[in-house]
Amino acid sequence: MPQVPSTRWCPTPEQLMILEEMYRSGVRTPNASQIQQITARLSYYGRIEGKNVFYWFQNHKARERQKLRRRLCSQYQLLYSANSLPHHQFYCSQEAPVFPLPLHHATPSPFLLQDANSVCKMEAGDAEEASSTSDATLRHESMAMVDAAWAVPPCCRPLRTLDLFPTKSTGLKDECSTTSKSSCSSTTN
Amino acid sequence: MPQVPSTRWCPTPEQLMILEEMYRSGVRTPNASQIQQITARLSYYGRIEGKNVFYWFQNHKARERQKLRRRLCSQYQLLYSANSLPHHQFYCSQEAPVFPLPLHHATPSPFLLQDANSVCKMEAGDAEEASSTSDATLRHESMAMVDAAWAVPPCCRPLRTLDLFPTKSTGLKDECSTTSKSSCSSTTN
DNA sequence: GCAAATTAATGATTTATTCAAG
DNA sequence: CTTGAATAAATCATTAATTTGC
Repeated sequence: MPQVPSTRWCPTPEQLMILEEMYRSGVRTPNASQIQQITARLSYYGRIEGKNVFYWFQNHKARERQKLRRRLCSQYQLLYSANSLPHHQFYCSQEAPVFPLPLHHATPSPFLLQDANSVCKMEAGDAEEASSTSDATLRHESMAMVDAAWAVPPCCRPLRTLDLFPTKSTGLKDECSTTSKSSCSSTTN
Repeated sequence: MPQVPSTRWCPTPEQLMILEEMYRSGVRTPNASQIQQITARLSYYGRIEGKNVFYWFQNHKARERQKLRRRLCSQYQLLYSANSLPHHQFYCSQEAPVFPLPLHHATPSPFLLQDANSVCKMEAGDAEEASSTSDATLRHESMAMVDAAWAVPPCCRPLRTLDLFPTKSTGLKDECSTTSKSSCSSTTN
């Protein structure tokens, strides 16, 4: 009957359980080898691919954050409607921001770590998102998995570095008043 | 000297030229096989990997759009400051939107198309972003390249479907008033 | 009880934003 | 300052829950 076996991955209860357990124990953005492992382990309980694991963590993280935001938002709204304070400040354009942190991308990227040093900052604890702010040192641990997939036979010539070209269309750089970013003033009320 | 041969890709002039030419002739989000081809071709002029091509198109597309937006934005601002009309409408929270179109993701995803039908909608013309709105039919042409990279030996057992678990923490569904999306009301002025 | 219709949940893609190398 | 690289946010689309009329 299932001639169309569904276009998308349907996690089994065990898979879900394990994933959630991992999330609870701190896994957020597993790198390639971690994903490989997880996938291997989960594949015992049903068909699954690395991308499913990757997407699951992405989505789960995002949606947990979203829940938090919503909660905060409603809290703030209550609070401010009670106090009748001007609540223009903490923008709730969609929801409230969960962590006003610098937001360094300190977690290993979702990509393939070919032969890096593999810092392996998994199982770093159970802290929620707003925990780090420190160790912005160990970055770069990862190379895009695009690598693996896009890899092309190295028929690469010795880097000719030819004559110069107008390779950069430096015609129109800044349109508005390019101070830093977001030049178009928005909060004008 | 170059013991650290630079952590990131440095496009040679020829590579850039070719990429820009491709962009001009309509390529926006090449799929895996296209990227493979492009990479192969460009690798003649220097070391390059698929992910570089992938990222280049992503960034170039985004930044062209950004330029456009900025241009529009400043235009509007001039226009409206001249007319002194209330310009709350066309939100310029960051910049101005370039195309208020339905924005279906009608382009092939950046991922690996393993053995799909390969519609190959490259070289679709020279239209800028705002061209489609139609052919929302040919989707799904692509499978995440994550696939290729994350692939794990299929040791997958026959889907046991075990006993039941509380796999879903259905404790808190809606936080605010979940009408559809974006529950936290924002435009309250 | 059961399927069609509706809604909610969530897997998969695309776009926006951010970081930092050069 | 430009731009390659990476991540987060927004969005799309499909599956599962749920409701509703019979």
